[in-house]
Amino acid sequence: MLHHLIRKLEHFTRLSDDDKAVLQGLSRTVRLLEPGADIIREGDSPEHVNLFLDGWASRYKQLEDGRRQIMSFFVPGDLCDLHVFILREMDHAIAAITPVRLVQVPREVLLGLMDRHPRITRALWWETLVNAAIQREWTVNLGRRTALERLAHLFCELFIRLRAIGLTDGNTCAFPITQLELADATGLTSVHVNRTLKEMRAAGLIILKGRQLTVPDLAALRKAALFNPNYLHLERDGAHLSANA
Amino acid sequence: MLHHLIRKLEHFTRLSDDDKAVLQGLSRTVRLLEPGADIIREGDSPEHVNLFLDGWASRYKQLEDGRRQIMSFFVPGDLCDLHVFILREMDHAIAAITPVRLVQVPREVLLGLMDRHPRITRALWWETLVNAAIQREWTVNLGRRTALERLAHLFCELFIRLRAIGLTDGNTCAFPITQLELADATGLTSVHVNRTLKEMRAAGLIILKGRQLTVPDLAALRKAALFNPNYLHLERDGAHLSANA
DNA sequence: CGCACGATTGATTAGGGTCAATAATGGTGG
DNA sequence: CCACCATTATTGACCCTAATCAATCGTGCG
Repeated sequence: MLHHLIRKLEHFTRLSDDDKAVLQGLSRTVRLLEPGADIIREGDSPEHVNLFLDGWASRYKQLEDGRRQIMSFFVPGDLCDLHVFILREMDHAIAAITPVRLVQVPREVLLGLMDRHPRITRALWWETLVNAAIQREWTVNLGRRTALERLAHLFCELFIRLRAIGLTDGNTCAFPITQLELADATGLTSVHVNRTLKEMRAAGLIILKGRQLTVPDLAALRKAALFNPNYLHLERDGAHLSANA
Repeated sequence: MLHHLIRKLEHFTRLSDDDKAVLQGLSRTVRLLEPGADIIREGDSPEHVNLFLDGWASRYKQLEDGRRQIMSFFVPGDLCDLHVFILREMDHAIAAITPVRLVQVPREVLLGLMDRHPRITRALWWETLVNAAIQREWTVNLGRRTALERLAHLFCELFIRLRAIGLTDGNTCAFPITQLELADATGLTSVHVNRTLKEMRAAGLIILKGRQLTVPDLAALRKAALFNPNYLHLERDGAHLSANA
């Protein structure tokens, strides 16, 4: 059930069978959500950590006047912040984009696990640091890249993240994001996203239709995006640390 | 020596005298840096956690073609990510803006401290979560706010962060940031920052000169920025948690 | 005193936004 | 199976915010 998370964590460190069993054991209370449903709302009290098993979701904020910014996308195997339950209330919302299946890991369960399984703990911290790095890269994306570069960068990032958990098929992956959502994630309008996608298709950078993304030439897309994958810290970063607990 | 960090953490939870003494004990190897000096560079191996005692610094990334984005500002009492040393190499750089005094907390020292002092640990996690929230808010800032709103928001955030650690004097605080740096933080050009500052001064929103910022009417500035301070999670959030270890 | 860096201003351009209409798509119920 | 409705995608015309290019002016400081 948790193979996506496990597969992702193994990009950082090797996990023992016991580690994996412990992680599997997390999937007790599975929650199902329909597209568009709020998983958690601004102002809610976070009681547990959400672990996404299936489906896509977005983390977003809405300004008083309606302007909306998507701050991150969740895909299978993703985890919202490790210790959210420390905070009194959510400063943003998370909504399902597709049907979503997730586990709500209670505070005590997570803390207990981190007490007893240092290797998992370290891998989860890696996950947390990578998420922070992704958030920083989005800052760069919004602050210093052009419309085409922003979209290309987002496609690169998501394609590589999905590939890392085995959710790509050759150079194709699911991509259930509307142009309005792309706009809200890249700081553009949906009209301009549409025009930029047209340009990208004409340049042969992407094939995007029917909720599917195909990247005919990843190197070209990376170049167009000024994409440097170092911030994803894949490639078994943990190799420099002891393999023992 | 560490009063800024301690004062900040106390916005989240009450610390015992022992807790404070332990934190004070961190300031062993103090490092001094000149303005403009790199504290850590992209590609470097992070060996410890940096704790800023004095001075301002910026976390930034530079694209191949020279475009630069500042992703965050460090002020006294700030801490770079708790577990950076888990990663193999830095995906960004940190540079001193003013003369900087910082402590490099070695990995073992930090882990040991977290083992033995759960209340401090929880406070440090709060710090980490707040930093993540700030990074997300910057995403919103760059993605969905106008030039004036972005600058106003940045001024609000920094003023409130500084006030939280006692580094404001009435409605005035130090502000050693050049217009070029403001531009790199807000995704604008320095020319446009200059024009926007002029507009803000004319509107009576700020007084900015001689590396000093005065906010004559914080409510007005907040309004102009669409600033909602909830993401800073001040106001003793930890009150809902047990005061015992 | 002069030099560098930062601030300021003007003129012009361009990337992306706004407004508005139309065309596809896809799910639903009869 | 098909008509219908609601999203989502696409396109055109026009506008505006912020970028670019290029001087000039301050000012702290060695």
